[in-house]
Amino acid sequence: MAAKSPFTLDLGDYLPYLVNRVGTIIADQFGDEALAAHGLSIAMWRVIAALAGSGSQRQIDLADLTSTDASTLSRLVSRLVRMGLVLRTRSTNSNREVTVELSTKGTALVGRLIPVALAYEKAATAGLSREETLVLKRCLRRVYGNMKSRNITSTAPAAYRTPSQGRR
Amino acid sequence: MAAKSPFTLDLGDYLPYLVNRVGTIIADQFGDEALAAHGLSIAMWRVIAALAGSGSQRQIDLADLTSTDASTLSRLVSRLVRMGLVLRTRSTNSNREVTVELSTKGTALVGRLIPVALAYEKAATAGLSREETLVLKRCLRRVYGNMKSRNITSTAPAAYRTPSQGRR
DNA sequence: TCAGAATAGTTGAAGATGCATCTGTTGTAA
DNA sequence: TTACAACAGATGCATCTTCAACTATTCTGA
Repeated sequence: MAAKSPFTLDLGDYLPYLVNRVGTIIADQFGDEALAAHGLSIAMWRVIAALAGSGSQRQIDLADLTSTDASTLSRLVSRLVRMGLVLRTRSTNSNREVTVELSTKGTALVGRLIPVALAYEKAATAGLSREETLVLKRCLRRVYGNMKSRNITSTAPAAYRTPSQGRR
Repeated sequence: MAAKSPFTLDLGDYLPYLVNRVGTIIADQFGDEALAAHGLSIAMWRVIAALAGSGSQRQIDLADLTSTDASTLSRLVSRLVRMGLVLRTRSTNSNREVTVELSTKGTALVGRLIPVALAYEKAATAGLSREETLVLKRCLRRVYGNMKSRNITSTAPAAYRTPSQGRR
C-alpha cells in the first residue's frame, strides 16, 4: 500500500470529505423525495424533528440541536409558526426566552414523516452489519464530542474530558 | 433498553442527524480557524482540495466531487480564478467543456493547508482505535454508495445492484 | 441596589446558494 | 447531412444564510 504523505490528500480516505458528501446526498434525497411534497425544507425538517425527538426547546437550544445559526433559526421558527406547525410562546421562567413546541398539526406531520426518515436511514445503512452500524454511530458521536470539546477548551479555561469519554 | 418505535425519533441514534452535526462542526472550525486567514471559504477549500486530491477536472466532475451545485461551482471557480488559485481553460477534446486546474500559487496554498486539514482529521478521530476509524470510513463510503445507487435506479430503468455491492 | 456584563432573540444588509433558463457544443439516428 | 436530444457551462432571480448591530431581559458582584 502507498505511504501516506502529509502533503497529499486522498479524498476517499479523508473523514470531513466522506462526512460532507454523505450528509449532502441523504439530505438532498430526503428533501426532494419526502419533504418537498409537504412544503418543508431540510432546515425546517431538522427543527420539527428535533422538537419531536427532544420536546419543547428554547430557540437557542434548538439552534444548537439543529446546527443552525440562531438568526436563521429565528426566521425558520417564524415560518413554521405561520405554517401552523409549531407554537412560539414566551418562556414561563424567563421573559427573554421563548419556548418552541410542536402544534397538534406539527405533531401529526412529523409523526407521518418519522417512519419515512427511518426508512431512509435503513436504506442508507443497507449492507452494514448491526455491529458496523453501531460502531459507525458511536464513532460519529465521539467525533462530535471531540470537536465540541476542542471548541470549549479554547473558550473555557481547562474543561478537559478524559480520553475515554462517552457521551452516549 | 427501550424498544425502538417507528413513531419516535432518537436524534442521538439517527444517522442523518449524527452526520450533519459532525459535518457542520468540523467545517465551521476548520473554516474559522484555518481557512479564513487565507480568504477561503469551506466551499472554496473543497474545490482546491478536490483538485489536489484528484487532479484537473471538468467543472461538472468537480461539482459532483465537492457536492456542490454546478451553477454555484461555476461562480466559485470564477472567484478562484480571480484569486489566482486555479486556471480555467477550454478542454482540449471538447469545446463545451472546461478544465479546472490548480495554479502554482494554488498548489502552494493547498500544500500548506493539507497538513492542517489532516491535523483536524486527527483531532476529530482522537480516541478512536485504528480499527474503529477504518470501520467508520468504510461505512461512510458504503452509505454514500447506497444512496448514490438508490438515486441511479430511480433515474435509469432497472440498473439494480446486488445487495452485497461494494463500491470500495 | 445598581452598574455593567452576559444572554436570548430579532432584524438589516450583504453575500451565497439553488432553480430555471439560456447559449453553445456534442452525440445520435433517421 | 440534418434534425433533435443530451450535455457543459453561465447567468438572472428568488430565496436562504450569515454577520453585525440592536432591543430587552437576566445575572453578577461590588
